[in-house]
Amino acid sequence: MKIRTRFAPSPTGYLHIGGARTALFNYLFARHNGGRFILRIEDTDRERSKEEYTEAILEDMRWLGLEWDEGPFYQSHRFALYREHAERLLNEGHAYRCYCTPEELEERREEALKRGRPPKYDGRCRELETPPEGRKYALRFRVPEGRTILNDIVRGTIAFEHQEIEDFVVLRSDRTPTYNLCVVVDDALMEITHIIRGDDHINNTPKQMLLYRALDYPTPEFAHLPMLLGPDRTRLSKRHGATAVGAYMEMGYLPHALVNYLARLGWSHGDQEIFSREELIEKFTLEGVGRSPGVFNPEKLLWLNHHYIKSSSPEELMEPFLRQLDTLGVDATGDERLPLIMRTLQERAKTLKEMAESSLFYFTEKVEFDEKAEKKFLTHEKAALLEMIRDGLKGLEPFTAEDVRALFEQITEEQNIRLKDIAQPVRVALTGRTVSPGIFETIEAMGRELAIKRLEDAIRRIKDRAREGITA
RNA sequence: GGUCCCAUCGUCUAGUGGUCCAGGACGUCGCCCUCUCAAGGCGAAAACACGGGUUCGAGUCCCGUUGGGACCGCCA
Repeated sequence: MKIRTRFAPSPTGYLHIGGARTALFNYLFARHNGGRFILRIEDTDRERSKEEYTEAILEDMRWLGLEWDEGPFYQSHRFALYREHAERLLNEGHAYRCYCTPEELEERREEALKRGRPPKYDGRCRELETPPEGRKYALRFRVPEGRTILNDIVRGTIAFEHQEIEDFVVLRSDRTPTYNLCVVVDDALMEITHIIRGDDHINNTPKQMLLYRALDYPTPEFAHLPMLLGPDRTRLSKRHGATAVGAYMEMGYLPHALVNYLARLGWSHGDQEIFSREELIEKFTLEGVGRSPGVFNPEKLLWLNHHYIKSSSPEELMEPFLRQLDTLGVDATGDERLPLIMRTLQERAKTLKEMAESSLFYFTEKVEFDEKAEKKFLTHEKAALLEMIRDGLKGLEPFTAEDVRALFEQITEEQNIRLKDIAQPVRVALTGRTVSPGIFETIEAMGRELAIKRLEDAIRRIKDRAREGITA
């Protein structure tokens, strides 16, 4: 049988890290087995569902490269289907009409909680002989006696006593279906073979299994993934900081870094840390999924991001890098120096945002001098050295980092000075700061024209200051 | 409170009864390299929650304790 998995987010918020991991595991499992990955939007909560969230979720899925084979299907378009199934349950005796109002139920629930009793529906409408006139009713599933055994692929065997399960609502009094019904009907009709989801759904599973049975559909396999936790070991949520996938895109993360990180959170393949997409597909199995919840660790994600930035080609990073520059107000499109510039920054930037920020000196008209740096390194006695470099660069041909190095070495030798005596002043002259990529590669990437202009500017500043010093 | 789940370094994890005085990775610290910052190299500190069993032998199996988490809706 062909394997079919699905990811079924509800559009009541943006795609978050936990959801993305669930989607990824479904995707990988389907791809690994040559199956199909289906996307379904669970938007039956009309109050909270928003179209903008749906759009954002789809965009984030695409960004992560989690291509789905079918869908997106929208539950809000399938209400008739769910009602039909609810009717069937009613007609076949698996469901009954419940005339209790939400207010009454809420009251009883609070009462039960206050007394320390389980806040379970008491089943009072189960065998109603004389239903009240003119009152709205909901449809509740009649949970039979016995127990349900779940053979979870990652958890193993879990038994649920039916006594613990209340007669849950399948169709609300406004005729809208509830989650448990929708999920089962859709998963059954879409012929989902493996339900891979967060283990916050474990307690729903027996209800759903009961529904499959009552509806006479084959029960799929279940695999419940351990939760993702925040640093305080509670379920990962917004209050733990950035958890939306889109936020990571904006912060300059590479989609594959996130994919690689998420894959290793709750799944492992021996000691391997770095996986290409192809490797993930090839190696992913549910047997490799762990059982214990995992703490989301931004530091390790950052490391992976850095790893992929370092090992990518400038061409691969070009588009997202330009986007980051754009948000900083720089349009560098078409700048031929870009590949060289990027190469100087790749091993120094953990995110593309950081990379864009530290690349600004390449693109601005004038350098912004760090006051301390200028005072310390652009001193009067360095002016002559800067002039030598400037002159040397003028005729340097070809103009590669290696040629620049040769020029510097020649000068340090002639002047009997160390490289550091000249590299720092030049660095400050060119970038305004004491920290930058290697000075030779920086000069090459910057280009002859800009480099010379900046050296001259620095020399002028030194001389201007000296003159002021004399007159003052 | 009830039900269910989980338990190896700070974090992610390897480990499927002996090869584990527990391995890798992130992070941390130290050293080296060095034109700054990185990167890189080398090294260090750092864990089997506890208690009982089972077994010749337990991180690995069983039970309990403790601790953590999730769920208990006419939300999904």
